[in-house]
Amino acid sequence: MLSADEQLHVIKSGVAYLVPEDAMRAKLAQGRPLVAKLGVDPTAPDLHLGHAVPLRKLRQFQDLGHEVVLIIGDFTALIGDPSGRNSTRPALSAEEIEVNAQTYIEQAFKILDPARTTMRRNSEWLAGLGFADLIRLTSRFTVARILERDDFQKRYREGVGISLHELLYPMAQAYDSVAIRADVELGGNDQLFNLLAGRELMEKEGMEPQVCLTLPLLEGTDGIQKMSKSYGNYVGLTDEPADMFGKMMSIPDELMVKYYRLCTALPVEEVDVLEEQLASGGLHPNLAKRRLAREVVGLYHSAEIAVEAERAFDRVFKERDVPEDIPEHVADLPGEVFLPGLLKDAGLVPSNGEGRRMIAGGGVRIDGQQVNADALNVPRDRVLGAVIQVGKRRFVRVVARS
RNA sequence: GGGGGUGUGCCCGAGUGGCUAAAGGGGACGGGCUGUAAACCCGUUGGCUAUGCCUACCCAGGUUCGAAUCCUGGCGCCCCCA
Repeated sequence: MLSADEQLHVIKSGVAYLVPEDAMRAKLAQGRPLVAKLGVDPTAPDLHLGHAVPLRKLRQFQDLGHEVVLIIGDFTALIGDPSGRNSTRPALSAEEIEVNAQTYIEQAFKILDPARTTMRRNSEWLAGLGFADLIRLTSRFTVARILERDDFQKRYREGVGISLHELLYPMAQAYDSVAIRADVELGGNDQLFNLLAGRELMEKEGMEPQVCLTLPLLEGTDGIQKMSKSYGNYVGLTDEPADMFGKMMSIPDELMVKYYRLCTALPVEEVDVLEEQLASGGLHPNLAKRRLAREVVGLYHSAEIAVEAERAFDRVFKERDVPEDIPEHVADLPGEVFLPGLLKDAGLVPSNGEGRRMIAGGGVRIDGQQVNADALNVPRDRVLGAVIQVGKRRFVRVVARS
């Protein structure tokens, strides 16, 4: 086992906050496997790179010889984590939660070591609490303290509704830490308040309080909003290699180093070198981004597939060629084909109107040739067997129904 | 329990009887430029084979030649007083 300081060095890399750091060192110095906790909200069925950030950090803990407890918040899902939200979330049904939890676990094990991971559901201890227990729990917190949390404060100030049960979320999460005697709890930066609540509660319960470790929120491919499915700026862990590669290539340059640090398995020293080379101009950003894309695809698929993905990417975007695998669209073709309708039927656009707009805007190509803005009807020969392209990445080959 | 406010397109937000498929912004999408990056410029952004038709401003009725705009009832949300 590495020394406490050596471990601390690894643990600290890439984190936003580690509070208190001294306590972390002291725990590591005890020389025992620590319990690292991560609470997960079974609301998002599909994981993306943002979710993977704390999981990667947990993996580091495991590699250092520590244990991980993943807590599926099946009970707290009745509340829905209000962190960073500006409105109440709808509660999920038990079935939805179960399905989501299952999906989560499968995907999490792409990153975590199952041998050192324990799965728990917080209904195990929360569901059995009675009203009296709840009263006792809530008595540990004050209204002022709870309202200190940024998002509550903001909503309160702005007159956006806060349902009473939402205030219970941090308390429930804190109780989870007590239940499993966590040594350290991880979370996104927006979780700091909740993590600290856990620390405080443990202390009040006479336990050795957990250390709180937060990781920066990962911006999505747009480079602005945090990565999230609802913003459509996410890179899914189960994305197809080509998609994943393409999405990785579209992140802003400024985020590359952050992604290298938080989303790849590259050793810290290597990332440091990359960062330096990028800053000095010694490394072309495009090359660095390609490598990043390969690393990420390699992690969730394989190194060979990553290379293929890169080749396919170059084919379409560098050589402006059509991809090798193009879905076929089987259609009945009259002599004159109404192009917007064909685009719609082929699933390239959601409506005829959108198809018209795309044509008008010069976004439609037939066999690589841009369609004239007024060419709504085209002869059958023009499209039969042709590759129709909308925008840069939507392709279809038209085949006649025989 | 009482009083007041508010509900518009993916989001924010203007509009307070006709000229409104609804200003402006954001986002998204397309084009240009490029390293499919960012920035920037241009365009589009309800549906319909379409000089027109249909559906839309929380919901249901009503007034009117005509309603997102006025009236009635309902629903949601917010604030203040108690």
